[in-house]
Amino acid sequence: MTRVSSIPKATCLRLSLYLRHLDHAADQGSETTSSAQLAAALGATAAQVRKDLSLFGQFGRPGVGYQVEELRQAIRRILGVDRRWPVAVVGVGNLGRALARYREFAERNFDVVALFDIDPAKVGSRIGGVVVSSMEDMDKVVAECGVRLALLAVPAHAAQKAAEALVRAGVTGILNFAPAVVRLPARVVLYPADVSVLLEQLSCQVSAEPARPRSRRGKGGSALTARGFEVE
Amino acid sequence: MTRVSSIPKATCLRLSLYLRHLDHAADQGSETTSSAQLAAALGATAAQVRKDLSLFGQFGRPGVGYQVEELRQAIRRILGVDRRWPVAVVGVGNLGRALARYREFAERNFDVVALFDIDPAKVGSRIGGVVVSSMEDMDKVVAECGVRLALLAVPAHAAQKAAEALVRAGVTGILNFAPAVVRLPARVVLYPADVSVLLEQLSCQVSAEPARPRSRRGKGGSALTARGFEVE
DNA sequence: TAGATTGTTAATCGATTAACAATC
DNA sequence: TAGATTGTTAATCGATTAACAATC
Repeated sequence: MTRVSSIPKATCLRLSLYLRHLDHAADQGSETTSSAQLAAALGATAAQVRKDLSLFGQFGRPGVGYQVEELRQAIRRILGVDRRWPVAVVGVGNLGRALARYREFAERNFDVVALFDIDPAKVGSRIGGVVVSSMEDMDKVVAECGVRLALLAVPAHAAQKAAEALVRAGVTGILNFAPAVVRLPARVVLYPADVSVLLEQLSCQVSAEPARPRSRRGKGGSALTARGFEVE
Repeated sequence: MTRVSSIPKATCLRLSLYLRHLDHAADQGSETTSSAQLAAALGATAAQVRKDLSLFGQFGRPGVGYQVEELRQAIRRILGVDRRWPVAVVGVGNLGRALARYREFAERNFDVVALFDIDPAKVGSRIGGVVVSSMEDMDKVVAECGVRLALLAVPAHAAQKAAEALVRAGVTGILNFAPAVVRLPARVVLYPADVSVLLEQLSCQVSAEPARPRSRRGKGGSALTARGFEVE
């Protein structure tokens, strides 16, 4: 059976955060950094940083560390953000419109180039300079724009169908902002991005850990979230 | 060092998704369900569903399955969403405003009751019926409203300071929508929610720059997302 | 050289899956 | 009872951490 060689999800997330930190370091004028510094920024361990990077090659020099700019470019390449990604937004309600207009995407090489909505009253209008297309035109527009990634911002009841339409049109990666569980073929990468799901992660953790005696302090979740300054 | 047994992050996420599915099942009029059905909906295994639930008690009956409504209430209680959570939004730019107005939150028991911005021109204005407060009033407003969760939607350069202000004011859970790495004390739960970080997860998996061939190879990603690329 | 820090291997830890007795 | 499905234990799998030789 064919196996899948994919980057561990946790590593993928950390790479993004390393990149954010390297951007910051570059802004500050730092030329080199080390696994220890990167780890400290995220609350991870130095070993984990080196392990993560070692999956993709050798980027540092023993005794010296990493060149900030060099590592930045390497991680951008690994994440695939050394090139531009045309992105579609499906559903231009309140959230969809905000996503369509959100400036930061372009700075990170994601361009919202296509919008879709089922409401004929919205089709043809412009949001942030992009025309809203009908769902019927999805195949055509997605192909023309070379879209492979999409943001799904439709109501829960429309999520499954809209997601399937995206997949048929050739999209292979979807962020699902709808409060619904969507099932797609395994080849499609689908992440839940519904803010209420994320809020539930907070309430779950926050109510699960009501002020405990200090001797039993939180293990702090993964290094990605918020490991403390406090150590013992 | 002592550790706390907190709910595994992955379990927490699945619980949210089980809940979405149970909501759907309840809408459809289903009265019972099984670990196999829940698993199928998410692309997980039945064993995993039962294992997740077994962390919190016994909710099903052998040979019968789970009562949809009963399990729904149980999961709502575990996630802490059987009660209302007052939520603050910091930064009412494009994204912050959309978050402040997003309707779905209230349906899920999260009420946006406080807004903050550093811009004096925005302070005092209303968004979705909530007045924008100044950062100086944060301590007071957060205390008055009993806010423990916050959405951080400020620019990257302001994220660390704003997050620290939230923590000082008593907030213990934060979704970070800013494209910056934020470090906070371990007791605070902090999740990255920056959409560009999420998009990078997609581009990373979709372009799946596979590691140099090694003796070991990756597995297929968690059932929650989707399996990666098939190679070989 | 001496000190620093890498890349990698081995040990640990945690999470997922398979199997099955219990039981409705 | 016979069939179905749970909750749980043991086995597997993967990810994190510690340790260290290599090397700048």
